[in-house]
Amino acid sequence: MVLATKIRAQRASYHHGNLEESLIKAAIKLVRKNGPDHLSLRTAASDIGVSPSAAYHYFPDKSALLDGIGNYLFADLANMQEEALSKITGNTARAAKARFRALGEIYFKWAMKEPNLFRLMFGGFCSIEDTEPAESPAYKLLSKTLDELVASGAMSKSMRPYGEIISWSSVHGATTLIVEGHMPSEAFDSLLDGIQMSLGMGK
Amino acid sequence: MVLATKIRAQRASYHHGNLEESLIKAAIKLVRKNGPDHLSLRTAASDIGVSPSAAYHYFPDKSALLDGIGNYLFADLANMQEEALSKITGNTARAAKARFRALGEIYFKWAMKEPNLFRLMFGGFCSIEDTEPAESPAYKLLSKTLDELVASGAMSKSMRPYGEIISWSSVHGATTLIVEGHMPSEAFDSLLDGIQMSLGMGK
DNA sequence: CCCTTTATCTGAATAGTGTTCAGATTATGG
DNA sequence: CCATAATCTGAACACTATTCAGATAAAGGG
Repeated sequence: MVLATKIRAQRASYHHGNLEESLIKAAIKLVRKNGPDHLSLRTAASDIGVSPSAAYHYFPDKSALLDGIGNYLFADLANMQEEALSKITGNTARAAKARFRALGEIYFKWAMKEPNLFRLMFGGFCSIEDTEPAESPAYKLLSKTLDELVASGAMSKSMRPYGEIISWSSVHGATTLIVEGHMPSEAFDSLLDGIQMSLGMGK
Repeated sequence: MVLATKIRAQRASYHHGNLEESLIKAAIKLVRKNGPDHLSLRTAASDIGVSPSAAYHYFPDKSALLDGIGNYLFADLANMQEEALSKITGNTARAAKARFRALGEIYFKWAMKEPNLFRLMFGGFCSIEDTEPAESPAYKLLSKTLDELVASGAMSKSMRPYGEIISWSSVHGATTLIVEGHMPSEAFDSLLDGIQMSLGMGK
């Protein structure tokens, strides 16, 4: 009897100790492989050596687990963008343009590298914490970058009011369309060129 | 025995007669209500009074049914757009701008009215028939509309090469972001204004 | 140090899912 | 009219989410 349980146990102690985070990470692995639909709570639990019902002490249901994953990923993407921006310093128009472009490129590359995680974030699989869209880290980074474009003279003032909406929408739109195979991937660079011209940044 | 089967039967004859289309329509109803994930083959079958296994004579698996729905919906959206365009006639710049705007508005309204069907189409739930993206009806409509904008003098020639990519990406992007709650819905009109200015159509 | 309380996890059960396949039913064409 | 082919059913298998009573271990007070 005692032996039987010991054989079955895939970890040191009866209590796991870090179940919530472990579950999210195991679930992320599964989503990466199989897509956000097809995520299985049971296999995520079994992958970390825990019974299916254990998950229900941390997440009321499967969709709450998806929410947990979503929040984790959004933070990750924002960090990536922030890091990318920090590497391009300077107040010149040239630097400001480079930052703007980097913002879009990181977004696109992230999605192309992890299409299934990207789907989870933006495909209606998770609902994100209370914060307003305009208060999200990613949005703030974009706003700041646009302000710098205007300040450095790289972008026309008249287009500034449309800055966030146009760039955010089109970068996100092109990314999703390309990820889902509705647009060729070469189109993305062309899009960034087009936006730059659109917003009065020249070429 | 005989009676028992008669009671269970929800239709006149043993053979259904129009199972493929009926299944797609029943599935569309379910997706509209519950989302593309959460579509159940079994309940779709039972809704039209047929056993689960009957579906497998028309679709090799569930994902093939989703493909069927997707193709159905893409045709529907293209028809809507075509119809909307046909109502705005004339070669003037004013008419061309109105057609351009109508194209985006239909897209957006369609998605807002049927968010779950929109998710199915663009969320990676279905793979569309062989045709290249640039060969799709919707893309052709957009190209034609952009050509008319240039021809009527409503759009600058220099921005024409970016026409499809910018307008398609940004309209699709704003729509998905709004549908998923990442952008306020008021932003859409503002986006269309912004694109018009971007592409040199003035206000 | 022990012992009770509390947090954590398990096992078993329910109800639902996609999918397969042998066989029943009916339409079709010779 | 009958044999063939198309169509659908029933039952089964291996999954899934979710619930809940009970087992296990950690934490804190005496």
